[in-house]
Amino acid sequence: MNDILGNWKRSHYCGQLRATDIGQEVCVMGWVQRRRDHGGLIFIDLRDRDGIVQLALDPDRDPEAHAKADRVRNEWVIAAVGKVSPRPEGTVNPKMPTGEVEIEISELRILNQAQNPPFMLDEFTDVAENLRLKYRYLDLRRTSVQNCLMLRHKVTRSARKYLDDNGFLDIETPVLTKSTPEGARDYLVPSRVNAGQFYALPQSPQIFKQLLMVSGFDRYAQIVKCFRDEDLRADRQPEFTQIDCEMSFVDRDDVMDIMEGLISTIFKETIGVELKLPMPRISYAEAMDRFGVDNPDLRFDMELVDITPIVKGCGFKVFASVAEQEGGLVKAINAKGCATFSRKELDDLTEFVAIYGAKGLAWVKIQEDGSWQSPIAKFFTEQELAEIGKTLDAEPGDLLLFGADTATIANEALGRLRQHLGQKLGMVSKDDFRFVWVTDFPLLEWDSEEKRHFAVHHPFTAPLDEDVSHIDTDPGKVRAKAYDLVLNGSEIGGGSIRIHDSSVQQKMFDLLGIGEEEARAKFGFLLDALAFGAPPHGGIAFGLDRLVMILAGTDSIRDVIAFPKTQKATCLLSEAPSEVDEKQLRELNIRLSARAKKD
RNA sequence: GGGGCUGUAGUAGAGUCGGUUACAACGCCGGCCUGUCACGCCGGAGGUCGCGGGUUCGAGUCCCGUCAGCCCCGCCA
Repeated sequence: MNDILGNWKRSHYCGQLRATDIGQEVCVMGWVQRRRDHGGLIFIDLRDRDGIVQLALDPDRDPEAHAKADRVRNEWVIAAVGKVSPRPEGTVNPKMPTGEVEIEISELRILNQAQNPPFMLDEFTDVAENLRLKYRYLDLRRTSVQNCLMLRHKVTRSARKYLDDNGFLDIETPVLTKSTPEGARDYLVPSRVNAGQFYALPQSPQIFKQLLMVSGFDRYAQIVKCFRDEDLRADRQPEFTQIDCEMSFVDRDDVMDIMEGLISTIFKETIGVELKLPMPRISYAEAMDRFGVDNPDLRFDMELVDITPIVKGCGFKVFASVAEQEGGLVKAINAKGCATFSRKELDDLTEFVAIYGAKGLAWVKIQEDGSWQSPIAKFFTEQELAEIGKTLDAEPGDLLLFGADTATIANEALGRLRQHLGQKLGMVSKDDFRFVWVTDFPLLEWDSEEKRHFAVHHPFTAPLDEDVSHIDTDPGKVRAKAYDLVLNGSEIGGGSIRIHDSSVQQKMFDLLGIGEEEARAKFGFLLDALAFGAPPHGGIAFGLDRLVMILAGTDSIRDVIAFPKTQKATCLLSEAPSEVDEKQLRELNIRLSARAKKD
């Protein structure tokens, strides 16, 4: 039988109690973390969200409470009243914040019993993630997991305050909305009232926040769920949260300035880190040139070096032919002090770059006497060797790694290799926060399979003023008023100045191969709105989950989401998704294909 | 759609070259213990070796398939 809570009121959270509370009568409630039975004396570590405090139950003080403590097991829910007391000489536990005190219990109530949990709820056992997710409500009792979600709360609180202080209005946008082409795959919701028609869950509130600017709200911000039906990754969930912002009468620098303020406020208020502003800004072209990727990790150097001009016409066919090819690129990085890498390690690196399409990875070990140990050294003249070495700042003990391919593959392979080596060589610290704005992205990219342009950012992104003139003659060269904020190699936010002229927007749809009729059908309401006096405007959206991941120092987005989904987009706790009743389907006018039924 | 890693008591692991009854730890249950704090000591229970098939005299171990979880490529305006 359980006791009732009765008129007991909690006076303190467990983790609050300190030596300064000694002498107070307190009432605490929580879960039994651990029970230590000494035959006479019983100790209970009581846990709530704030921490752990030790309860001491002496049979001489209250036999009834002691008898109850004898029955208690791990994870039972209890309430206790008693006096905060100093621990006897020599029994203070310096590992616990509450370790100077204990509560001498005078009365104990067992509020609920608990089955033995399927895994230990301490910080010492590494439990398989599928089990943790199935019993997520138990997993979430663990201090380390609770801390992540409390940090997330602090981040959103801090963001809301900053945005409010800076005039942003929090306005909700629809969750049941319209499917739009381009972008990610939509999650669809059937409409019962309109047979055969579907809503889509928003990939982002993009169009609605632009409409709010047309309405004159001037500044909008929302912490909002977004949905994308794409495959999952360590940092990607099908439903995720954005800090979504939009501002009127601004250009790029205005948005970046005020958003740097947001990020630095969050860092200061959540983990006490003071960021240096303004954050560095580099162009997309520079990012690709120096780092091979548009999300460079600036915590270490090892930049990519272009040696295409040097190897043009050299004796090594692989390099020479790429160098002479239109769009070919030969680049290299210098892994300082890595000449000690084994054959196996070099093979692993070769395998690594193959993932990104590289056909091989040439390497050179610089020996102590300055000579080159390399399968390819013999193809180069002394002068070429010297020039390559000088360009790469090669010194004895260094390992030079080369990629030769199309610009896309060479950059990506070496860029990823650079980030891989930075990790492998321990050149990155989780306490080091290096931000960079990447700007001047291309507006469009050419899809050779579908033979049309796609918007690199999204179809509402404005071109750079100075590039507008060649939008018709050379659309691939047009740069966008877009910007990504990159932190430690992770894209944590991105945005742009939008097109606010309906004729420019119409032209953009033309470029994307979206005909006038289709544009009207899909985006007519936006085009109409832009024609009714839309102000210049732009904005940004931050990935809240990714931001919290970095602040928490974790590598999995699931650690910062209370109820995350598995890589197959299922919820092991609720067992969603699941089949539904035939009746529900009938109401929605949906019939399953034979294949879906069989599965 | 593709590549890779993992799967053995409740948990996390060991299990050699294919060979007798699958190990020890933590947890759990019982007993003892009045200053522990991941308490200690004694005893006990607990196994579909993910699942299915194959090779073999014999499979946790080798092979094939499959399922689940994870990491990655594609995908993610």
